[in-house]
Amino acid sequence: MVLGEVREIRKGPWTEQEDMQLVWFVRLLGERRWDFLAKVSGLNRTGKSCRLRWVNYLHPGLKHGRMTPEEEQLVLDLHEKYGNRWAKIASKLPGRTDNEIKNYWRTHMRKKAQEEKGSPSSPSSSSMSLNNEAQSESTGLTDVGETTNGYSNDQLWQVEMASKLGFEEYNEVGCYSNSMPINSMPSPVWEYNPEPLWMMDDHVEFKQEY
DNA sequence: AATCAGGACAACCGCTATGAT
DNA sequence: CATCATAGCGGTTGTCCTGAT
Repeated sequence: MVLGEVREIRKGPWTEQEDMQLVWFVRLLGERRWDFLAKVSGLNRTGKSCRLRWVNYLHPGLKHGRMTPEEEQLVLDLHEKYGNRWAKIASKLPGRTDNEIKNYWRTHMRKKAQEEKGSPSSPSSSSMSLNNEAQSESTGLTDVGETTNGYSNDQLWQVEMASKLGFEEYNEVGCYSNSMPINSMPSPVWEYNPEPLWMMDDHVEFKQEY
């Protein structure tokens, strides 16, 4: 990257290459200072975009694929309890993101609304008005903890990601081993920092702001 | 086989909360 | 205490995929 070069911020879908870069740099720098990470990684993305990609797609331990009936029920129950506080709801569903739940709810409720069209319409200014769809009295929130069925997709995905990213290992708690093929990485950061970057912590700062 | 509609998902935008200086 | 930067959240939009016609 040439200093002074105008870098236009990329938007839209992420490429595999970008994903690999992002995952690697998040492992190095941690899940914070996204603007900084976006800069040093060489990704022409905003920090915000990087964070979103990580949180919603690349984060280890995320489940991918359809929700299980248990999860669906839990979302209904939790929405009744918390309303549109998707982050709160997501915190009760390990491996699911607020975005995912939000999307699910949206389509789910739209379908419900269509099915029940004709019933007295409630105020439509907010999706909260759809609350009356979830008429189930609190069914006793089961502690999802580790629901064990239906995760094979996720595991497959994790293996796929690990192989995509060139990691040799992917352990059960979602930690990649430090075997990223860094020589293949296009980012300039490698030239700057021959030191083991994964040792860096909050209080360690890059001096190389470019 | 072509097309259309709806569903599912990914990503962006704007706003707010929080922490650092 | 005020200001600024960053992170996080919720709403919305865009795109791709799949099943129905």
